[in-house]
Amino acid sequence: MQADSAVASLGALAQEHRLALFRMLVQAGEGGMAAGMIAEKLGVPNSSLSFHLTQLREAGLVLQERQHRSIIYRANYPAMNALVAYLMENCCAGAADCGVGAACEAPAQERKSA
Amino acid sequence: MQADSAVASLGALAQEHRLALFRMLVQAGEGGMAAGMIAEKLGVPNSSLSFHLTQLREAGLVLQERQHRSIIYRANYPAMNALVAYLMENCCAGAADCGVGAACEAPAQERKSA
DNA sequence: GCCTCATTTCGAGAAAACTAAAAATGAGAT
DNA sequence: ATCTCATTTTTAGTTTTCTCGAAATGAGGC
Repeated sequence: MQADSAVASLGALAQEHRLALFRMLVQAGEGGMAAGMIAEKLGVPNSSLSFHLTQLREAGLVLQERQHRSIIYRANYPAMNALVAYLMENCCAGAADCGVGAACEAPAQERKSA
Repeated sequence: MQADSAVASLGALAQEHRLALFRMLVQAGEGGMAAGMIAEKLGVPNSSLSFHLTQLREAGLVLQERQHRSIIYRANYPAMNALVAYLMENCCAGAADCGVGAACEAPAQERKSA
């Protein structure tokens, strides 16, 4: 993960509707959700939602796929995991525990463009 | 963690200089770094850096403390962990594994023993 | 008590992001 | 081939963010 793609991902998530949208997809699992359904659940106009979906897609956080008449979006879990790993890389100057939970870990072995 | 504080945290991280700064502090550990040292390492004017530090502090991602003439900043690890947990909450519609790594887990309070 | 120096606040200009109606697209259905 | 409908693109206006020099602040040192 590179700095600018991390900034892009974080920027994509740093917005009320997009964060709610992404979490919805994260919780929806591999099945994903249709764009129209998302717009309805979020109470956002279609054109606005499309703008936000594009932001998330360009950041690499969601994937899209046509299914009949709808377009299904789903969370890109590897991208999410890579982002989190980037944030926590080389955490805590080598201390074993960063104070809370197990989240702060040594760098996951760098995988090629997840 | 609530939606708006997550948005605030993500927005704080969604900026080239602030992301570099936060990662620097994450890697620096509990010892932290002085504001001036950070500005120098990042190659950013003091006034700009102060703006960014304020963003991160108001988002709750960094803590500040006076030490002699300098002000020491350090990463707020619990806040970082809470943010990550919020992103991944109820991940994957109950599937055991989100496809990559170990990052995608059940909500924090029900953490399984390693 | 005054001086020094690290840091923050102020101010204004430039750039980027959000919103949403209206028009366009294009895959499926008939 | 044509129609339909879900979705995206366009467009324009509003709001927010970023930048950084100059001035102000305030804790420590002298």
